[in-house]
Amino acid sequence: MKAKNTIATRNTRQKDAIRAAFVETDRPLSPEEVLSYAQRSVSDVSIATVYRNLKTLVDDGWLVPVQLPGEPARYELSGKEHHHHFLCKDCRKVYELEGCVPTMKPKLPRGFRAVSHDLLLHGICAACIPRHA
Amino acid sequence: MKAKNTIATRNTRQKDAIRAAFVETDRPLSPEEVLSYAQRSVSDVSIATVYRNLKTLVDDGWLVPVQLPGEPARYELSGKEHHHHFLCKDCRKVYELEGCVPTMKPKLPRGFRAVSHDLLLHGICAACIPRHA
DNA sequence: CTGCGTGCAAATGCTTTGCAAAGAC
DNA sequence: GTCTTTGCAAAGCATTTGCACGCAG
Repeated sequence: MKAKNTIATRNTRQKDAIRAAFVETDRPLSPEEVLSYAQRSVSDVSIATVYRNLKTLVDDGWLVPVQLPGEPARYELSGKEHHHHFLCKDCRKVYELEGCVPTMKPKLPRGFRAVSHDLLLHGICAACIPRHA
Repeated sequence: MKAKNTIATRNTRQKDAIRAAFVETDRPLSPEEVLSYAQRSVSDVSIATVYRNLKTLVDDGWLVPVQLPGEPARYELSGKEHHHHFLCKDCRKVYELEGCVPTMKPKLPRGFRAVSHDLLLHGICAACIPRHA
């Protein structure tokens, strides 16, 4: 129940650094990853502030939470088209994937109604494959 | 590092009740759901025992964890074929789905190697649809 | 009997929150 | 100056673990 931007919102170094993390990285980030990035420019960001800003930015519609099975929540810039994610088993980084051919249709029991779906691919990302050779 | 069943394992009322929950329900269950079921037959099961037995049964290969985005872990009987799950937005129950046509192939970035995938359908289950009419 | 499994309560680990002080405007 | 945002530390929650006792074998 938060109005768009009719209510005063202040710009702080911390909030700027947090937003910058997403703009510069363009990859779903976990709170800890956001903290690391933000601390590069603003050394004294606290994890509590990261969590608070993530929540605020989600409420504002600037971020969307990315929930993955068995993983801490990640967040990504909102407004993107329908897409899914890739989780590297090695470095635990999450990447966005383009395209989703919803041709897979597991049989739904009678009377069930599906509204949406989540797909996650697991594997090794380009950066980690060399380490696996 | 637990051997199959060469090492002594004792049968207790609690463990029996926990195993029964899965056999009788045939649906992925959360620790809390397991506790509720188990307490029907053994009134004094503690949640700690549920967690301990879930871990043991997974180590023994009798259960497999079912991780879903943003949800507490569920567990289901092992040995089933590759399948995916359905989460009811209403009652939060998880159901197993048969069949998976892996025809959906989001574009992988160059150099990425996918090993497996997870698919979750969201919707309303047959039991909850009437309440939505 | 022996010692594994259990209940309880304390300990985690991650996320949220209260409060006084710092900072934006 | 006013009122939001921050940092710190304490509070919450779900899950795990230490310990002494109870029960299976």
